[in-house]
Amino acid sequence: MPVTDVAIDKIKDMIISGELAPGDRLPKEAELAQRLGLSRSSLREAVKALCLIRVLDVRQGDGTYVTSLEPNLLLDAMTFVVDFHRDDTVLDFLAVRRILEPAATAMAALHMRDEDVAELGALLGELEDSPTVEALVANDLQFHRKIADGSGNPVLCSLLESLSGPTARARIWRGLTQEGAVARTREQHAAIYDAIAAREPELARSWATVHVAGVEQWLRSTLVEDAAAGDDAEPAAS
Amino acid sequence: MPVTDVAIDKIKDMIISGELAPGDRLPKEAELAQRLGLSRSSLREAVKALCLIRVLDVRQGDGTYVTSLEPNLLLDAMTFVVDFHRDDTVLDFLAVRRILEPAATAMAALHMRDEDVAELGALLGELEDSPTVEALVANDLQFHRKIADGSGNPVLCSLLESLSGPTARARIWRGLTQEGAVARTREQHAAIYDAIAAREPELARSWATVHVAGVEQWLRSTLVEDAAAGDDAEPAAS
DNA sequence: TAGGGGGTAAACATCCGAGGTCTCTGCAGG
DNA sequence: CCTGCAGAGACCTCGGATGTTTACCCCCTA
Repeated sequence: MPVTDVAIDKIKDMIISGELAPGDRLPKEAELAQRLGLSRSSLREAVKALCLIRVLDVRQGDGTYVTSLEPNLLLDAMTFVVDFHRDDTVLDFLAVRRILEPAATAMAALHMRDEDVAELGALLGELEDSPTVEALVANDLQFHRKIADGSGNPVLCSLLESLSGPTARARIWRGLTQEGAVARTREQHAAIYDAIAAREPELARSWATVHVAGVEQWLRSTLVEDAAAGDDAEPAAS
Repeated sequence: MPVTDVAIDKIKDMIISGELAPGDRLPKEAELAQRLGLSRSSLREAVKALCLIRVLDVRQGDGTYVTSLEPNLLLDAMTFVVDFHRDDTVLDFLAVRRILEPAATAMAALHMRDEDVAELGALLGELEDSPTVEALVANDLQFHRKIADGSGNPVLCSLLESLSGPTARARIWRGLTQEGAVARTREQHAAIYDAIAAREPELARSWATVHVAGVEQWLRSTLVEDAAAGDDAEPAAS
């Protein structure tokens, strides 16, 4: 195994064993390199890799630190990974989201704080009548993020965020700028909000299922019909 | 932004844009470095980082290649991330698994091929009467992996595998080597298998829920009771 | 005494070039 | 046709030199 990979494992072990706690600062490059028995160049490769997945955080002129290692931070790195997937696997991701989103919505109906529910309701009215794609994506993203956050499970929240990140969502929205889709999405968002506000987990779950399944169905038909047809579909999105 | 990070984005874009397809070979280090306008050292850091998340695959003496980019490969990298989490967040991961596993089991009851169902059944009998922890983990892992695989959704399959990777599972199993836990797990595994073999998705879903909830409940009580008590718990595991 | 500015030192960022090791490939021999 | 042996190409590792950024302390000023 290359020395760099060994270094990655060593640093990983130092963190898992507790020798390095979240927020701790690593020894300086030269020192750590000598301690791990490799050159600074190789060590830097290891650090850079751990940096990409948000385990380490290097600050020039200061030092290298262990991040908080919170689930949201580490799972955020997954967004980077999801970006690589093309349309052919989007359906698989969406299918997983169809499993998680209803569960999260039901949990939110039970656990969400009243003030957060109020903020969720406020989001519904913030969208203009003829919003841009960017505004749509932003509002849609925030709506679902708030619900996921309301589930009280940070892992679930981060996972949902990664699965339907901005990239994937934008791709979908670009496909349905028709007025019908926007209107239907608004209705469904409102219904989900009502169910959460009424503290009805099962109703909330069902609306969420309907909501995601709508996108899934539309996306499926679009992909099947390929490039040509399918321009008259008007499903709700995301 | 550091030149290395720029390089990471550039390579990422080259892949997403289709300039580099899965399986393609990258230009050699020196050439690519010149093309991206940086030194070989910095480029190597970028490549190493993309390597850690399984986007690139470097083979010494040969060259650097784009991986297949299949979901299972990319999500596998998440296992690395999950390893960093300690007991305090294990429950959150398990809660997500309790959402996904029943869904996957139900899907498996519908879609799994007969021959795979047969192999699943064979797994039940492969465990000795007093298995080692290693054997338990291996068998348990394989059982659930086969079910997840039977769901027909590679994303769901990889996600489940990452969420309850070998590390986490071993940690749990080490806590309950009692005969009672082993026996109960066997019964539940058998019940899940029967439901799948009978092509009863809802029954399979319920058994899976019971199964995972059992671990969750045991783990929760163990964590609450902290170090001392809790040695007489005998739940089914994983 | 409190606040601001400058300077120093520490740490990371980047680059370069040399030598080592591994793998693939083509060719010769059995 | 199979096997073994170089040779070339590509990545691996190292060490040092130089640039940039940041944190921190000291001094000056109000």
